Amino acid sequence: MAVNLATLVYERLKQDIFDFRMLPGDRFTESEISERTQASRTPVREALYRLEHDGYVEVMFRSGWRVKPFDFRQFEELYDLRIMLETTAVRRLCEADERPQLDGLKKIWMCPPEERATEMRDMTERDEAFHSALVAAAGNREMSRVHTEVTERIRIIRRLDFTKTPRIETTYLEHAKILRALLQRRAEAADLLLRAHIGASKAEVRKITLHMLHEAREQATG
Amino acid sequence: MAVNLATLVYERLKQDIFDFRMLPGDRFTESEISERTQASRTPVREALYRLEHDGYVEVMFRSGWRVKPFDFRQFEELYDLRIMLETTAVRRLCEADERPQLDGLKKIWMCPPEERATEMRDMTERDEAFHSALVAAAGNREMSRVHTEVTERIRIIRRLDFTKTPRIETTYLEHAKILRALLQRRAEAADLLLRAHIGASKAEVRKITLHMLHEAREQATG
DNA sequence: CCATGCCATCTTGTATGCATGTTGGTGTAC
DNA sequence: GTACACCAACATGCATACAAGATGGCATGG
Repeated sequence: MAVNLATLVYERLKQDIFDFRMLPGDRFTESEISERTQASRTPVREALYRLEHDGYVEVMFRSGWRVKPFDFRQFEELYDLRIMLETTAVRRLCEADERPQLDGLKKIWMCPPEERATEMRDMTERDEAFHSALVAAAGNREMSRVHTEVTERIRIIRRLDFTKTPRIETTYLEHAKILRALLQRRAEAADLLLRAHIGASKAEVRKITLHMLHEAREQATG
Repeated sequence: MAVNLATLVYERLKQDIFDFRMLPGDRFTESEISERTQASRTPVREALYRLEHDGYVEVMFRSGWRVKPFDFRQFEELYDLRIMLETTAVRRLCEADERPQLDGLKKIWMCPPEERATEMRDMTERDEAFHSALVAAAGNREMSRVHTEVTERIRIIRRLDFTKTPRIETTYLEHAKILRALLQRRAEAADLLLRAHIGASKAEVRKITLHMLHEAREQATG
């Protein structure tokens, strides 16, 4: 993408939301953002409209903006959509003739324990990359595009999850299992494993409370 | 949505693209649109950025805009995505306990022949409504949202299809078949019927050539 | 005649001023 | 003390002026 202010502001604000510097429910104005980012209102507005389209913020007519409050039903629906996209991709991969993309995944997820990531930050990134790679390997760019959007939208709540439960070990095991099923073209097994794997994350989301949100804020601002 | 200029311009431009008043590949500038719509560049730009995000137009850095040329591979991928969304919805509907939304569809698509739509314009609308209703009935709003976007994106090419082949009769028959399978909870049958039904449209798209595009332009401008 | 470099013009990107509606606080009537 | 009306401050939506870079035509040199 071209380097323009609007995009920079967009990225920065999105990151602010992900890092809980801007908390769901927080109200703010275009002028505030304009001051913070040292940009005029025009690119700020463009960035905000993009964020609005993505579902992160909403504008209140002549009355300011606010970060969209968490909608737990929506997160459930996003998880369902993700499951649909990824299981479809995996089923297709099991039937595909050539699957060169799987080699890279094998190297990362079926590696000896000493090469594993240990930091939570690396882990979340690698985890997202794994799931994105599955969908991308299926070859439908539109599905990939939607999957990317869904993943981004879910990211904020997954971080609350991962800060609580140490899922590094299990994630490695489950990803390896899924890959094995994939390599052996056991479509039904891969589908079920993936479904269970994502379902576990989905279940975690149900436990997240507003209390955890406040804790996250303390960490971010303190 | 609130009544603001940007949205009006957005809707108008999208309709212009659907009606081939703006043809894929056509180049244009913000000032032109601004003059045509009697709005200033600010709301015009907002509308254009939305259309860009939707995939209808693209901006060339300091060098104007253009309507995105047809990408037939993309249409194929969008059709695949649609098939995935709708078959998933139908399978869920077959397993659902209560399905009150199906009554409305029955009334429209399993009606006596004299109540059928005869105009192509009505037909395309009803057809889209049928497929949207299937997805909506499954209850996942995110899937519905994506499905709506995909349907809109495909609409332009479907119109080229429908102008050529009189599918009114077959559409009624196939929709009725799908509904019957759905009502009798025959998931596998409903899936296959739906897949074949959408697949037929997808196959039509392959036949569309740039020649047909020019014919459509003649009709629109002449 | 052809190639190349320069410049006027045009385009988008950004900043800012104006229009119009919202809001919250204050003063007044009861 | 409470309720209500009014108003100043402030919000977004829109228009417009300015900045910086792309482009196409024309002049010039070969």
